[in-house]
Amino acid sequence: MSITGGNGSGKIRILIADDHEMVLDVFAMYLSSASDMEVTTGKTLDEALDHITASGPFDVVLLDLNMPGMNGVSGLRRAIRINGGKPVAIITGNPTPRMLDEIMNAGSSGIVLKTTGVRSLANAIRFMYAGEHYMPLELVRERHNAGRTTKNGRLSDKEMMVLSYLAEGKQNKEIANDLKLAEPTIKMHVTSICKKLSATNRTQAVIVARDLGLI
Amino acid sequence: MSITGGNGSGKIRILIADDHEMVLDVFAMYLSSASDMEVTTGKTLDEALDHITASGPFDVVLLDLNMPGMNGVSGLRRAIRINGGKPVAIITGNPTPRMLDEIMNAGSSGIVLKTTGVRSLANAIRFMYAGEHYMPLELVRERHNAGRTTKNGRLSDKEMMVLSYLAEGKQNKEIANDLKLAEPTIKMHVTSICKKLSATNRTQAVIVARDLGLI
DNA sequence: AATGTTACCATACTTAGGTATGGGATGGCA
DNA sequence: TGCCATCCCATACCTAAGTATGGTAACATT
Repeated sequence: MSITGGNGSGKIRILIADDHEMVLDVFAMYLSSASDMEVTTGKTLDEALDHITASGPFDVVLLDLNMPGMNGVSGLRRAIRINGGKPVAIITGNPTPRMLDEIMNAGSSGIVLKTTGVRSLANAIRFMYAGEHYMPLELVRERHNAGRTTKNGRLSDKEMMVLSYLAEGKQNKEIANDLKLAEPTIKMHVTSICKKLSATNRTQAVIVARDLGLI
Repeated sequence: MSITGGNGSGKIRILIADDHEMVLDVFAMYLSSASDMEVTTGKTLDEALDHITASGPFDVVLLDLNMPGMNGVSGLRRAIRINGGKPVAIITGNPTPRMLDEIMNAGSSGIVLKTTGVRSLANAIRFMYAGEHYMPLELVRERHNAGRTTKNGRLSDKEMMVLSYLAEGKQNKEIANDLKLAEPTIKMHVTSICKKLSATNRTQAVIVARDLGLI
């Protein structure tokens, strides 16, 4: 992708979709005042996709992760497919470590935090427009450390991995398939997770983990 | 409280705290352009409280529900106590029915949704400044239905009861003892709950229920 | 009085979850 | 080098969870 590439008008065409109308208002107000950007907005994934099919791929697409129609990363994949190779990024508040992985693995061009001010947002957009992958520093740092320490010891990488599956209600067999491990191994991890979280079963483990902010 | 009451400058003094800096930017940009408002912002509850103690109660205080330091409504109560009778409201994305009750019972002056545009926000603020309680229509409607309705039917009283036990990670036998019912009956309820919540097992049911705000 | 809904209990069965134990491989570190 | 933690796999066993089916009773609606 060319850094200077663009459309006829010379402006970067940006598409933003979020069900928080307030956030859309930020973009409409701030980014449009940046003379080199032209912003289109939507409130659902379908609205966003309609915009793309109607007027062609945008130079940068920003999608809220929790917006109607997204269904996690599956909506992201749809958008990436439709936007013809141009960057699609996610905008969200507090992504879980696992969501981060999924988002980046799905081929997203980056992640923008709502805890970030609008000023750095414009920079992030230009960065992704140039073909780079953008991720806030605090996420990179947090990503590996995370909370994960409990009074009964800290959770290992694999345990965190398994925990994130538990948090989706997956069963051992599914987890084993996904992680290419044997089911007994998963059971072992689950048992270990429960011990460390002082939970008596997987359901309690998920509850505790959510309350602790581990996931 | 006087409708026209204010401070010396004649402007409505507004304090807004949210860890999403983007949201703060909206206020800073939009509301300050409304000539009768003067906006102060913060990123945590403590910052907000510091502002209040430093410069006295604000005419309207808006607090994000999920911001660091809030701990649900307990942070709200603290703010209300400190702000000396002047209105304190909550700003949030998707509040659960239970949260709504707690918020209003805690003495909040209202709830502002992030799904609302900034324009109606200014009106909401003036409304609360006049001593009224503000709540978006869509919330009032939802509230009466008491959540509990899903696309596959609504949960019965017993099912809600059982669900609340599931949400604590209790097992069928415990629930049966507590509710003085037979274990098979509990199993049946669990199965029914899972169907209505489109979950495949109890753990998923809990997750879905939490996300839907049923518990 | 018939119908529908909800709640309740039971038996039987299959699958999933959790525990206990043991062993092998890796890699960091004292 | 030996020690320790982590990760991985396996077998066996028992309990919990979930499904299927069928039946009784209370109660409100029609």
